[in-house]
Amino acid sequence: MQKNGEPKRLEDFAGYNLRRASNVVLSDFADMFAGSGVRPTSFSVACVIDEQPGTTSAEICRILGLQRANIVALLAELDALGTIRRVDDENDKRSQRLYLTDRGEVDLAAWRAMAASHETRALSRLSDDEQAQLVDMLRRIWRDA
Amino acid sequence: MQKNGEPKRLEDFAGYNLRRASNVVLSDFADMFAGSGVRPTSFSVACVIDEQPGTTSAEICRILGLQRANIVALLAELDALGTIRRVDDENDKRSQRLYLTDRGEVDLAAWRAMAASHETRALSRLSDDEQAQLVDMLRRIWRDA
DNA sequence: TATTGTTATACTCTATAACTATA
DNA sequence: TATAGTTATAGAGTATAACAATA
Repeated sequence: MQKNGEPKRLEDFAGYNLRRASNVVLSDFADMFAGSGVRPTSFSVACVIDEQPGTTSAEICRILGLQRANIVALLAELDALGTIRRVDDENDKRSQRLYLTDRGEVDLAAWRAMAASHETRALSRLSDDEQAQLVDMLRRIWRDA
Repeated sequence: MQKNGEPKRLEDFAGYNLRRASNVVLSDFADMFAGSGVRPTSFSVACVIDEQPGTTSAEICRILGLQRANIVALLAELDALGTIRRVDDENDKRSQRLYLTDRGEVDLAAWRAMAASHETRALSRLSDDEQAQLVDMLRRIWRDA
């Protein structure tokens, strides 16, 4: 534990532990999804399209904190997997409305199950209550940061 | 909150929130240390050398989870900043013992204060108790993962 | 002027392979 | 054989600048 007045040790810095935990969990995600062509961020993008059918890439970027330039490859990957389809917007010809395909809905359900299994493994040292507390605290850190 | 039996929403995944929180905190660290030539990982390396004077680069890699190849540039940077010095090991001519210079001790004290200030800002939405809980949970996630 | 989707590009972080000197 | 330090290299993730089409 950290004592008053003393300089903080490295292992007591939240940022250090955040980075190491994030790297471990990302690595476990990569193991679980190896060979599937799905990355953490493309999984996130598919989730947003599922939760907000007809959304646009610009809107997804705002929700997920991505740069518009970086979502292009992610959408191309999901497109190549047959997960999503793009429909030109009639009212705003700059935009494409994004939807899951029938196959995409099946795939995403499987991916969600894989992600849930991965999290069970990665967070096995935390109780359910602790996991909920953790998510709540992390959310407060990055939201409106 | 997550209800039983329902598929988890993206925002309820710990991994997603971990990654976003880590990115926000890393970004705030980068802002705080902009122009200093200090990166999160080189700060970590300097901390380990301070806490374990005479340690080697291989040992630091084991402690911090770095690849041996990746610490070379970090040590070169700390060397160029005048923060550390390397002493050839008499008993094992493969190894270099690492120490902070006098200037390095002064610099690191300042960096620790900057990092503490950065964390206060990044974690301002969490109470002191919550911050301690967060660090404890993150540590359990990445240790022995 | 501002926004959408896009290309090109660059920088950081992390990973692997291979080399040498030494143990 | 194994380890320490190192080089080269490659892959992700993320960032900025700029463009054409459209609003």
